[in-house]
Amino acid sequence: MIRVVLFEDNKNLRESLGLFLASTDTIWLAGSYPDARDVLHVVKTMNPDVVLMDIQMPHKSGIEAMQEIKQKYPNVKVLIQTVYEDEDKIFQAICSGANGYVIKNPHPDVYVQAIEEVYQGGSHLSPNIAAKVLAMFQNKYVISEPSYIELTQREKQVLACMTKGMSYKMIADNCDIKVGTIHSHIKNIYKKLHVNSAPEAVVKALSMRLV
Amino acid sequence: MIRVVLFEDNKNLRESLGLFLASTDTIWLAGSYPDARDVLHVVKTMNPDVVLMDIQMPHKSGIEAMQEIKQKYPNVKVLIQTVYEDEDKIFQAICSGANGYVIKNPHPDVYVQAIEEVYQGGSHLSPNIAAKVLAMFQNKYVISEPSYIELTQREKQVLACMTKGMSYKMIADNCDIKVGTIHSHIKNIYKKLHVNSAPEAVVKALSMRLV
DNA sequence: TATTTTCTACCCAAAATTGGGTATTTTTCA
DNA sequence: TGAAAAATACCCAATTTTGGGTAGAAAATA
Repeated sequence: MIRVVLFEDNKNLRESLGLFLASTDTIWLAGSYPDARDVLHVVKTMNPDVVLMDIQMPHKSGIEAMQEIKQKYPNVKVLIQTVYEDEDKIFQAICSGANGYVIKNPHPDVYVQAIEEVYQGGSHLSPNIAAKVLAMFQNKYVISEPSYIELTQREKQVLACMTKGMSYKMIADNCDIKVGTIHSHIKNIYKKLHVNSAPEAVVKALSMRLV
Repeated sequence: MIRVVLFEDNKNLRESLGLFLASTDTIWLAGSYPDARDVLHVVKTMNPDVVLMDIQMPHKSGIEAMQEIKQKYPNVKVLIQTVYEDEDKIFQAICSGANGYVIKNPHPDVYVQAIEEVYQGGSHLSPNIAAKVLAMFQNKYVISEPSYIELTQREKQVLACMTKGMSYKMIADNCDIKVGTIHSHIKNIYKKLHVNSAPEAVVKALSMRLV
């Protein structure tokens, strides 16, 4: 059975969700708590496989609590359950290592499903959250400029070196061609990217995923 | 009912999945095809709400087909279904605007669930895919070096300007201090980051998420 | 084959960056 | 209050980058 502990400040929800989880075949509810002040102690003594964590709680936020868990017990899975759907919270949660993000909803089955998926090494995202995560990805990596930029093989190679912070000399050495030639290539790259310095080119190359 | 078209080169899978989808209450299977050569024509005539798209197909890959759909009919949802779980394919698919990514599996129910979720504006990711997507996020934003680097407020501000590709002058202007001062700050930043050029600093700052 | 593109390499001069200093004022903190 | 840290500003000289050229091989393409 999957050992689960639950952090949720709302008494009704905590008790009803706790009862439901405890009634399933696959889940052993090892404990439920109204706040995460003693989160590390709880994890240590209860030894859960999966922690179901609310974000909004008194004394300590679920995200902080999760960070502490992940730092000390990286193998413990943490499933965020919350009403928040704003990108900021999602982003924070994901970056802090959340294994899943479930919007609070009236069908407790999805919690069970999510817990099982997370326990098996997968992740569970509610559809709306998944949509936002994908959108974040697309925004991050979408080519914002209208025309895509055609770089030759050599130019890509040189640009790749630049994104590693190399100087003209180092690039020349790396590509085994003269520094002057690197100079020529870089001039062409700058024209194609519409920039006039290495930092600019690097930033643009990374943001446009040209390398 | 949700209008769905299916692209899948495997005859058995196409027919069995088609039959199953057609038998559900919520889905109207408007067509199923073994390849995506005429994808735009199909979408135009069949007017689907959701396209279920295999990646690996003869003549034209599902990702290419999806790109064409998204370009011309951005409101049509595309659900990728495939056996591929490698980051590269996932990344490509997501960046090309996929609304969901389902690993081929023997339970056709999940296709129905995924189609419904996507139709309602959400996204559906299979647990393993969700885990990889989250991991990509975390890698991007995780601090890779052990020692954290302590930058002062001003240094962070200057470094942030550098990651936008600004020159000394532009930064000075932006922060409303003299160029010489920027010089001083940058010298300190370089020492703290153990680098000796702007491109290096930019790369490091971005990869360590110092800004 | 002819043509275009890519890759190579060099010239020059202006501009910018870098590294070494010193030093004063402001803020922060014990 | 006093010491430390941060922010400010300038000096000088060496190095690097940048922008303007030209131009000959090599490779790809029509």
